[in-house]
Amino acid sequence: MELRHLRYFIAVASNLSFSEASRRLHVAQPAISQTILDLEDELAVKLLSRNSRGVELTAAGNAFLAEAQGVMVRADGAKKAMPSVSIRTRSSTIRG
Amino acid sequence: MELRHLRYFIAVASNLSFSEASRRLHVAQPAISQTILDLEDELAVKLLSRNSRGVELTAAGNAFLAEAQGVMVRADGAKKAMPSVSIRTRSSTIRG
DNA sequence: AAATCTTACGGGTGACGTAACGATC
DNA sequence: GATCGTTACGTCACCCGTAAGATTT
Repeated sequence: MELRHLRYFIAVASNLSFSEASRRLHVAQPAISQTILDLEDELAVKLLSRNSRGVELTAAGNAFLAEAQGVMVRADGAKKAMPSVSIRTRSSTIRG
Repeated sequence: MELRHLRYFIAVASNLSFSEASRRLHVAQPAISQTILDLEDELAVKLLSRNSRGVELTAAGNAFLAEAQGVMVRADGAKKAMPSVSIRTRSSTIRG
């Protein structure tokens, strides 16, 4: 499991749609689909139920979504915690 | 940034040694080294100072270690939170 | 010379995009 | 027929291992 799996899953789960997630992530649908399948395979749990009317979260999927979001928040926090390169101007400090 | 980067960094930081991390992870040293360099590059921060007498954590590296460990704990928690295949016996439920 | 990290390089796996398929409306 | 997800497949990137280099003790 890598953060990529969580990113893709969160995008799909948040939009309840593979195609919408594909657009948001700028990644082709089959890649998203495959990644989610791989994730479900690794966890040995069905996270989504693919109905005719789009996608629904299973109970496990709902639980995992919360967990995954927690992981991503912390991962983002880890990056943010790093002192990025500071560009000092005459009057201010711009972080970038 | 992927969990792989954090796993490798944590291993190096915990042992203050690339070679020891290599042994623990069963991954060749150059792969570890490259991954850490990539991570430092992405974060735009030096995490380790490679001295003659092994490796030391920079201030940023020390901070990032704590953050990275937090991420890994949550990532593990996410997996653990999933109902793995349950084997029901007469008196108990064994998760495997 | 031994130990350690980095740089160089080649190969195999896998992540991705395109295309084709199946299903539902 | 349009939309959505999956399967099939070829390609390119990248992760890793081996080898060589640089530095320190």
